[in-house]
Amino acid sequence: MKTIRKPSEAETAILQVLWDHQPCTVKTIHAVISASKDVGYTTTLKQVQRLLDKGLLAREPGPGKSYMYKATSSEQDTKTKLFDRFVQTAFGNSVPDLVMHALGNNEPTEDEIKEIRALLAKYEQE
Amino acid sequence: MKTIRKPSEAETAILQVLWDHQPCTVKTIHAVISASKDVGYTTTLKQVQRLLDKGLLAREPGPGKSYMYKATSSEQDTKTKLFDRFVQTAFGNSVPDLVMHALGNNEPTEDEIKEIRALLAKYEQE
DNA sequence: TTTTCAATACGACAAATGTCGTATAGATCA
DNA sequence: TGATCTATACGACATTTGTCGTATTGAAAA
Repeated sequence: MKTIRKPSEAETAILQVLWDHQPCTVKTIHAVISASKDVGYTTTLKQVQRLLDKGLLAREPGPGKSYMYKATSSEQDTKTKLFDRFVQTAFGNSVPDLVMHALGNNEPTEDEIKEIRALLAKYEQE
Repeated sequence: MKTIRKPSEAETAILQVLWDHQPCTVKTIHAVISASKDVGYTTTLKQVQRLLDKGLLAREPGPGKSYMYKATSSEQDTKTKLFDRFVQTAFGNSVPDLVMHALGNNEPTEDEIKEIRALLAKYEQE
């Protein structure tokens, strides 16, 4: 079995775009990416190709000689993997520590608090 | 001013050890690291030296010709930086999304729920 | 059909990372 | 004092990443 490689930071940004717009062309991806970061088209293209290599993207012929790309893993799954890895390296694998850190340094809004409470309540029922 | 570089994954693991044991020698660091990962002593040493280069560690002469190392930034600060960067790249900068993800995929214990509730309560008072 | 576009394919490069091996020099012990 | 240990200093290497520039080629326009 071939080793699964994780997406790099720049690649994650691209996946991010894909999840919101897929299926779409490199052109579209680049349009979004370049809105917040000054980078050349071929750079984005290269990154997309590497994601394809890693098996994180799939594509189909699109209009003209372009392709339509989409992420092969769901946003959920990918984020879970990235999250797990992060908790592991930066918070000694302690999810509670991370949550505490998150809440401790970033005041949640009313609605968020409500949502969190709802989640907690659900757990307490069990 | 020289550019501040962020610690890599392996380097973060070392900082992790430092926060729990500093000040300590490379030997100690390596002992801890190698407990969960099979890696050579010089590898750990090299990593420590790079952290020193990045200005993330400081050292003083220790027993013999060894040195005693300690992290230059607090655990709090470093984690905040790593956290911010992560939320940014993996969760489109949405802390709530990250918290939801964390709680949604990792059932917290009774005590943790209690702690979280306490935090929320504090915010609601304001 | 020839010229001109537009997208992709490829190859290059420098910097950052993960891993070591080897060279040194101070400290210790026969 | 010479043999041996021990920790650090350094340099090397293969990969991975971030960025491009150039070459190709199918399609569209003139």
